[in-house]
Amino acid sequence: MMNAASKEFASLSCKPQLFDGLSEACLKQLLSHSIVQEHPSAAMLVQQGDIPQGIVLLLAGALKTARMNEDGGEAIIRMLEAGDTCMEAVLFMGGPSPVSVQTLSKCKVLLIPEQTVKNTVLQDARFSLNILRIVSRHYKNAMHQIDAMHIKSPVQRIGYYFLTKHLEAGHDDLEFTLPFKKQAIANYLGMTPETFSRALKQMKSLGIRADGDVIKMKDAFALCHFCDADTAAVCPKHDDPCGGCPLH
Amino acid sequence: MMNAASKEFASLSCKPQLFDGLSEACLKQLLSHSIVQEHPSAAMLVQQGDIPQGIVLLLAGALKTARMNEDGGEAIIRMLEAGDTCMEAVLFMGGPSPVSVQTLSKCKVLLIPEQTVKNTVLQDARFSLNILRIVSRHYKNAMHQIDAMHIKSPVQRIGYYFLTKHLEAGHDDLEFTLPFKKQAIANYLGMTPETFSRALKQMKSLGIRADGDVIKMKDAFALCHFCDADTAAVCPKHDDPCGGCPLH
DNA sequence: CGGAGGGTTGAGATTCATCAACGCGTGTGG
DNA sequence: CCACACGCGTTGATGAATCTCAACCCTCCG
Repeated sequence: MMNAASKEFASLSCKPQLFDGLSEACLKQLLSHSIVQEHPSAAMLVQQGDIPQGIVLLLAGALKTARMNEDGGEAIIRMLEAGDTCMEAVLFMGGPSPVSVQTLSKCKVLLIPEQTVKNTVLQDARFSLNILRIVSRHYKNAMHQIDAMHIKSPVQRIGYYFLTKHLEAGHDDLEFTLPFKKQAIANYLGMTPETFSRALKQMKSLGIRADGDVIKMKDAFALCHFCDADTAAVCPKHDDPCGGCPLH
Repeated sequence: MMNAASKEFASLSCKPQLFDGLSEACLKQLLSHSIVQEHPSAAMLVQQGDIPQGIVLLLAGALKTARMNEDGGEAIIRMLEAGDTCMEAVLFMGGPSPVSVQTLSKCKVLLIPEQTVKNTVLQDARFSLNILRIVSRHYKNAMHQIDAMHIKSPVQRIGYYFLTKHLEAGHDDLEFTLPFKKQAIANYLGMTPETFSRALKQMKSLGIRADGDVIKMKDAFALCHFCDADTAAVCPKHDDPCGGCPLH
């Protein structure tokens, strides 16, 4: 006997890190309390200042978490694709949510209620560890964002973003598709769409061409310019002397 | 029978959140495996790219975590005072450390080795929860930094920083002392020392005067200009109509 | 006394955001 | 089927804001 949440989960292609290594019983427990929701594009799932309801697991579509101020400015903190989660950290901050969550397209999400999460954390060390790892990864990402805005030029920021996408996609492919609208990526990287566009042109001379939404690289080392010490560690070409890489 | 770590801990004035609500046994277990270290000013405890050794609990002094690039630029991610911890998140990221840790003054620290932490996390749900809360708080802070650099002016960034210090200090005091050198704070806020200095002058017109290292406010609402929705929730004056606060 | 480091101030250069216009593809309603 | 509006991305001109460089003052300390 499966409920809606279990069914949705079974049909999900990628395994969310949130559920890594969980026992059947634990997984069933989580899913049985969860709710599947569908949302149109540009829907607000959470408003900055709201009391968080639970963890949001994105089943399909794209969404962003962002902070906004009174006069309409917004800073995108994260952009999620299917399989990603958000609001885990917020649950453990206490207090209202410091971010809004908004869909970037039609979305299907799984909502795991706060109480279920908090109960499970206390019972299941593995679940607890998964959340800890996820939050840590988010934090690491945030550190990269901070440092990028301090000490990197727009070109470098985009380059580093491309590098991570390239590594995610599987490093052997010489092209990949931007998972979000350029606008959103630009904001995420702390610049205007105009600056983003102009920076892309500059990158042609580095062997990186943008053709609409697909980014094409001249060779596998084109992005090595943008590597840094802790990213190099996860790079499969790590040990090779990678052409332009300043680390070699 | 107490080891050095236990003794140090006993003499510590503030209770680190890391140890909140732990059983005697658990605490003893942690401390018995930990090491007390002393470091001079400007010492590198961890280099970006190093394999993390364990959690660092600052017993006395000040230190920073930062990311640096090849050409000497650095972005300060956090600045710690006595009782703060760092490297918890890094342990659970996997891979080398994305940040360096460097002392800002003579420091005494407690190092809790990686293995001890990881073992304890699996055994003690409360310890696990403490770490999760700490990392979540760091993450929240990081989100504030990101959004500040996107959409806030230098004056606003400093104002928000002062506001948090003011709330930490106890909101009833109309002055407080900067816990770090202005240089460091400036970098932490993503600006140069010059810009920091100039911004301070602008703030005089808002009733905020800087006299060396001490910041003096004309009235208790001077900093309300810089409040935002999720900070207001922890503000003790939250319910009052606070003069200049744009939220009221 | 002299040097070093931190902080402030000023002038100039650079960079990025802003504003405005345009091209293009898409969807929609007449 | 066409006209039109709309969203997205691009390009250009302009201006403001911040960084950079340089000089200076101050305190602290040998």
